[in-house]
Amino acid sequence: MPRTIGERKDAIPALAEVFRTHGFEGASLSLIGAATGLGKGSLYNFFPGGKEEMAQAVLDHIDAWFRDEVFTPLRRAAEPQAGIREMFRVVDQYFHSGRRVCLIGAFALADSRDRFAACVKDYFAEWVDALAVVLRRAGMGAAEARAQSEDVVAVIQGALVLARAANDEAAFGRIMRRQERRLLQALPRG
Amino acid sequence: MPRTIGERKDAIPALAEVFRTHGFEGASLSLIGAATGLGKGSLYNFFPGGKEEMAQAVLDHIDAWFRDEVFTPLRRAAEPQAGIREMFRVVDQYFHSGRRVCLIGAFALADSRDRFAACVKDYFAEWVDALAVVLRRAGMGAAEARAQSEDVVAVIQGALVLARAANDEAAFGRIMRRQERRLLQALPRG
DNA sequence: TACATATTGTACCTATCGGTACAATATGTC
DNA sequence: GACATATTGTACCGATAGGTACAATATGTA
Repeated sequence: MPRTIGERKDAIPALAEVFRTHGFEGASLSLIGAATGLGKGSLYNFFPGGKEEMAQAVLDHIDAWFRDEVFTPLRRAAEPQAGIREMFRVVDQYFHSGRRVCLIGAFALADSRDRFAACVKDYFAEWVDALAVVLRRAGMGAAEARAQSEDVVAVIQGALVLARAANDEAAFGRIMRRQERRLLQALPRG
Repeated sequence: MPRTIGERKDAIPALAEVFRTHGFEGASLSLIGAATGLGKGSLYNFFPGGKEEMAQAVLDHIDAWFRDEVFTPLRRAAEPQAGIREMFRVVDQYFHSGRRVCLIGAFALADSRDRFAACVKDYFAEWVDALAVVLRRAGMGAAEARAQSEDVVAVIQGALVLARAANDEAAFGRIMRRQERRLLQALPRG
């Protein structure tokens, strides 16, 4: 019998960091090897599909994380206000307050989007949808909820761009806090 | 005497398109050659610094274009409201209503940011600054003007991410229109 | 211990990368 | 036409890309 420990998943955080830092094209196998501490033998043992499978595994991992930690809690929040606040808190933490970039956002802008189109699309669609659900539950109309959700998800991605462009992590926090306040004030019974 | 016609600048639109589509790393010299119709001889004649100089030329060109067509008109707008409206119109046009990506935003997220840090940083700083100027001239307080400007520039970048992620150009227009309305309504004497 | 399977390092493959050298040619100016 | 300069295509360079082959080794089970 083979070992039951899947070492494969242990490599994913390091892989994520490499792709985040260098993009899909820029993440060479030597960089990947250095970051993970794994040689080609191991890498192609865990990911027979090569670089593409590695990136896909990272995207799946991110998707799952956001589903569990952001989208689902948002949809199920007992109290909409608290749910929204929690979303901003968790997201700020995930992105290291703007020091970390959104890999899926970066992929969306690069030509890697075509390669991973489904993942990239679903990620944002799910986010907008989950946020809209909680807004509706707070009494907001369907159209307004979708609009607000779209705006918020967009501005979070934009804040990451700006923070990284200016090399000013504080910008991310500022924008996030303003959006949180704005969104809470837009609630019907806020 | 040499020719006075600078063919160099004629190559810039095609170069911009290649970098926009494939990123800095992904834009290989063969892709660049195909897109511009120029061989290596010509490319290295016009851009002795190679790929890096090509990308820098593109960034400079974009910087200059936005300065002339967006930032300066914004600062000098006779009527703040009209100036803001014009900004949204020109920006929507520039980004082909969301079908085109912001090269500087894409560079900001990739590791090409480090290479072109100054350009990337100045572009967004200038944009935020120019917008803040017109908001102040409309009677808005300094802090509020900066905050609003930062939010708007961020949301535009985010809208590009979302539009491209969802492969839904319409999303860009929706977000832009909402932001325009929101910003105009935030004006003191709006 | 014996065996099957998983894991790993190393050597190697072809293709392409960014870039250089340079001769051939075009484009002026006088 | 003569001459200087600009422009271009082609051949070539070493380095590295992603990927494969496979023998050596570790690991787990019976």
